[in-house]
Amino acid sequence: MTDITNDELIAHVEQLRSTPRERWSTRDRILAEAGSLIAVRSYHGASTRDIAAAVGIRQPSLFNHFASKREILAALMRLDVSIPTERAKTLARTDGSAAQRLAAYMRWDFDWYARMPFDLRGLPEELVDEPGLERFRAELTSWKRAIERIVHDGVEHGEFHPIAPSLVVRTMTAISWEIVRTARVGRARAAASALSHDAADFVLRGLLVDPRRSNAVHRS
Amino acid sequence: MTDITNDELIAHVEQLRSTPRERWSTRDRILAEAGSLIAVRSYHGASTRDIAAAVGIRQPSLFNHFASKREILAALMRLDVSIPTERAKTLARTDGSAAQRLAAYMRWDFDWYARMPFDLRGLPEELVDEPGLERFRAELTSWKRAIERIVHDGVEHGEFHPIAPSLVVRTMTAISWEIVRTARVGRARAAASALSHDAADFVLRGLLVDPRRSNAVHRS
DNA sequence: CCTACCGATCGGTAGG
DNA sequence: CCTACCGATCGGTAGG
Repeated sequence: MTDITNDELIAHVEQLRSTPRERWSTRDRILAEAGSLIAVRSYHGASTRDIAAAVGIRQPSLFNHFASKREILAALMRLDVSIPTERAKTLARTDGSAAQRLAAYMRWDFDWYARMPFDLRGLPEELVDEPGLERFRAELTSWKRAIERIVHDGVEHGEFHPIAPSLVVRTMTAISWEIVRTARVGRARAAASALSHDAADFVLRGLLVDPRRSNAVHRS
Repeated sequence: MTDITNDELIAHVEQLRSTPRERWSTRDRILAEAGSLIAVRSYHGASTRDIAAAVGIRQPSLFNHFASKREILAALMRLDVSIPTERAKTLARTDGSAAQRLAAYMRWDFDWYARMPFDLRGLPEELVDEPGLERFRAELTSWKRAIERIVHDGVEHGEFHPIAPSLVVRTMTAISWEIVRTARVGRARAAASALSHDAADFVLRGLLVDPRRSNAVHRS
């Protein structure tokens, strides 16, 4: 499961969406409960006993599915960091205006989180200091750089108002978390989709010098 | 120090800004180091031994200044939650258009964080589950509601584009964290101020139906 | 997947 | 503000 490709992982997550929770593998149920607990209590605040209890097994049984607690975090990081990074890098190389590229990325990103079966809020905050997660730290840097480059291009070409690119990155992350939260309250999958669309428009209007282009960009 | 008023607390923080760090009281140095450590490692990830070591004292000495680790968190929460909440509530009652009220609050909020001598990133995330911090949880709810009400008013009067108010709240929080981060890299106090201004414009442009009003609103 | 258990580290206290 | 130390909880292992 660690040497699975990103595409295979995406396919697996896609499959989980259409599978009733009771039929998920223990491994996936561990990931789901760990994600929810880490989202509210943070990585260090969610003990392996908490996670095991939520799954309905004893704490040492976790280690039959993951070599360590950190490996649970790493499996969630692949979904939250590795896959979006691969996507952002591909998109940064694409043709098109900055607004078009940013709109395309936001469409993908917000949809990814609206449909995500695991609660991935706040995860990147957890790896700032944690040893053994260097790979994800590096990927997160690449992800930020890819988005910042798009914003920077837009500002340089006079397409966007002057703004610190890091601020747009931070805003997009915040929106993703809000989408995850909305998607998890009740069965609000539809609400999360509507939110995704409004949020992308909000960001583009905030950036574009000529806001009348916003709709055209969004539909392209 | 626990029964100090918000205004006295603001005055104390203002004074710290113009005092060299070596001359801060031990209590304030504990708050500063605890804030930085909690910001990167989270509350549960920052041990009392870590905090004491950063201050340069032994772990049990912390308890001469704070009754418990949670009291350290509570002192930081007053700055991050209680004071902004009081401000937001006052502002929500003010006359003026939604854009004017939101602009006024953002101006105050972003400036508060740009000048804050402690690192307050991510703090509210810590109190979701923590017992004994109910007061701050309630205040945070009031804060969100006050901002959401302003956004809701703007949408209802056709001044703002339709958008989920919770999304604007989340965006503002993200911007505050980015401002705190910027203010702490090097001596980038000036950069943080410039960022504050650009960020407020960015949010207002994203909201306003008639974006040409943005400049006028911001200066009012 | 379980019971039994390990050494390390946690927040906090006693007493000076 | 220190040394010495406490019970509780942590992540993880052994062995079935």
